[in-house]
Amino acid sequence: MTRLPDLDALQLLVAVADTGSLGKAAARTGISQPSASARMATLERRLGLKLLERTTSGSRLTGDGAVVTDWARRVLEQAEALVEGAEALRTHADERLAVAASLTIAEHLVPKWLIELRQLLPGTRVGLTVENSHQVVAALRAGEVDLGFVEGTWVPRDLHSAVVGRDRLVVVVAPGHPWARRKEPLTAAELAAEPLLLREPGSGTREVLEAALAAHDGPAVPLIELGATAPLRSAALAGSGPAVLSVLAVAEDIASGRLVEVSLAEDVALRRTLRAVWRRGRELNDAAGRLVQVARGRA
Amino acid sequence: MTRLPDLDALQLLVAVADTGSLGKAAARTGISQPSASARMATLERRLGLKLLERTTSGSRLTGDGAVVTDWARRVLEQAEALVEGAEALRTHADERLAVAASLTIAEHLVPKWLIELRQLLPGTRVGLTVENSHQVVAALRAGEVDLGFVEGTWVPRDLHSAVVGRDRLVVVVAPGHPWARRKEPLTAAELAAEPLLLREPGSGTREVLEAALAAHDGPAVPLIELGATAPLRSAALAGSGPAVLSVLAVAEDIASGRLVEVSLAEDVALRRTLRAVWRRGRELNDAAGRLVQVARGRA
DNA sequence: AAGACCTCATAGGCTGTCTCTATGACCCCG
DNA sequence: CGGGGTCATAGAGACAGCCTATGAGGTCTT
Repeated sequence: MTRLPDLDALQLLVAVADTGSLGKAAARTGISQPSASARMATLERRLGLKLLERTTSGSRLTGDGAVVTDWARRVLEQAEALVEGAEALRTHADERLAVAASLTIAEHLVPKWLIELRQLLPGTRVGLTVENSHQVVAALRAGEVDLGFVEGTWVPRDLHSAVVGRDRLVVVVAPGHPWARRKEPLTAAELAAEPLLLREPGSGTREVLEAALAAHDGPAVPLIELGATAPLRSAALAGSGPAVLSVLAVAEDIASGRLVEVSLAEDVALRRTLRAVWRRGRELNDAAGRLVQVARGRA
Repeated sequence: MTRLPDLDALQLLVAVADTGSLGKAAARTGISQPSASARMATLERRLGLKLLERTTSGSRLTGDGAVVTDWARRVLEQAEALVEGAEALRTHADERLAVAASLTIAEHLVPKWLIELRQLLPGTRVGLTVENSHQVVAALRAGEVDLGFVEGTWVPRDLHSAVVGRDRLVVVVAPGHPWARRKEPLTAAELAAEPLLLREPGSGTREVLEAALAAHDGPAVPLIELGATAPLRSAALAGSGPAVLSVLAVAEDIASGRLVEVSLAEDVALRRTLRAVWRRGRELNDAAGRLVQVARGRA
C-alpha cells in the first residue's frame, strides 16, 4: 500500500519553505523546534528524498524540496477545503449564516469561498446544506437558510438574486477518441445524433442539455446514464464515449490532458448561470453580503 | 490552527464508500475491523459530522458523508500524486526508466502520468529529474536519462520527439479588476502597453511572452517580477494586477472563479508545445513507450 | 578577536494514540 | 431457529510523537 505522508508534516514543510528556518516554522505550526527537526527528518526518510539544506543560518529547500513543496501546497489546499466545507456542514442552520447550495456548487466552489470568507471575517460560522435547486428555494422561503446558491436559468420571482458566475457544460472525450482530434466545432445536430454518457433524466445537467438539443430531436439514446458526476467522469476517462458534464468537474482533467474538450459550434448553448439567492425584504447581513461578494469575486 | 484530518482516515472513508462495509474497507486498507470502526468514529467526531449510517447489513454514507467523500477523493488524488512524484524523484537514474522534465511539466503533469502508468505497468520504477529544457536535452545526450519532457517551440535536430500536448499562457486578473468584465479580446498592443506581473527574464514563460509581444515593443516594464509560479499566482489572487502564467498553474482558479482569464485577440500567440524527447538510435523501451502514450493520452 | 545570537541536532523521559485480539450484540436469510 | 454477515466494546501492548534541556556549529557585531 502507498504509505501516505502526514499532512502536518507537509504543512510544516510549507512553513519551512515560507520562513526559511526550521525554528520559525515550528513556532508557526505550534510545535517545538526539535519536534520540527525530527518531523522533517522522518518525512525525508519516508519519501527517500533530501528536501532541506540545513545550514547554521537557516534551512533552504533543495531542488527536490521545492518541487515536493509545490505538490504539498496542492494537497493542503484540498485538505483545507475539506475542513472548511465540513465545518460549514456541521454548523448548519443554528449559526450566524445558514447557506444552502446545489450539489455542483457545494462540491466545487463553496469550500474555496469559505476559505476566503474566513480570512475576511474570521469569526463567522457558516452552515451549509446541500440540496437541489428546488429544495434550496424552499429552504429560503421557509426561512431555514439565509442565502442560497443555485444553478440554472430559472429565476424565482419572490426572491432577490445576483449572478455570481457561470457554469459551462462541456463535451469531453478520452484522448484516443476520434473527436479529440477534430478541428471544426461540433454542431448541435451532430451532438444530438451521438449516443452520449449522461446524467440521469431530471438532473440539472441533463435538463440543460435537453433544452439545448430540443430543436434537433433532443439527445440520442444515451450510452450510459449515471446518477452522479464522479462515475460519469470515470467512464469518460476510461474511453467509454463522449460525456457531457460541468466544466467544474473536469477542469483539471482538461488542463492536464487526461480528457479533451470538444469545441462546440455557437448553436449549442450549454451555459448556465450560477446565482446567489435570498429573500426579498430580509436584507443581507454583513456575513451574507461578504460571501456573495467573495463568490462574485469581491467586485 | 486548523486541525487537519488524517489521510489514512480519508482513505478509509473512501474505501467504505466503495465497499459499503466497514469490515471490507478495513481489509482493503490493511487494518482490523475494530480499528476501522474506531478510526471512522474519531473522524466523525473531529469533523463533527455523521458520515456513516451503520446498519447490521453494512454501512452507507449519509448525505454529508457523500459530500465529504467527494472532497476526500480530491485530497487523496493530490496526495497520491505527491507520493508518485516523490518516488520518481527518488529512484532517479539507477532504475528501469529515467525521465527528465522541465519544471512546469514536472510540477503539473508528471505525477498524474505516473499514477496512470503504474496502473498499466505496476512494477515499473521511474526516476525523475527536474531541470530546465536545455539541461533536459543535455541529460539525454549524455545518456543520463531515457526520456525527456520539454516545453517550447524549439526542436533539437539530433533527437526524436513527439508532441504530447500544448500549454497556453493565459492573462489572468482578480475578479475585481476592470479587465475581468471586458467583452472584447485583448489585443497584442494593449497587452504590450500594460504593466504586468511576470516571471523573471530568461524564464520560459517570459521568453514566450517577449516573443509574442516583440512586434509591439515587448511587454511594458513589469509591475513585479517573481522567480516562481506560486508567488505570481498569489499576487494575481491578491489583485495586484494582470499576471501571465501557464494555464496549468491556474486552471482550477479559473474554473472556480477566483481568477478570471482575459480573452486574447488572435494576434497574441501564447501557446507552446509540450514534447516528449528521446535519443535517436536508442529505441524506446516498453515502459518509456507506454509513458509517452499515457502523456499523449494513450492514442 | 571575542562575545552574543542565531541556526539545527541529540538525549532522555513521558504521554498519548493507535493497534491488535477476543468477545458480544444485532439483524437478515435460509 | 441456527449460520453468516454486520458493527461495537474491552483491555492490553507497542510505537510514535512531543517536550525540555543541552550541545555544537556558524555568523554578525562590537
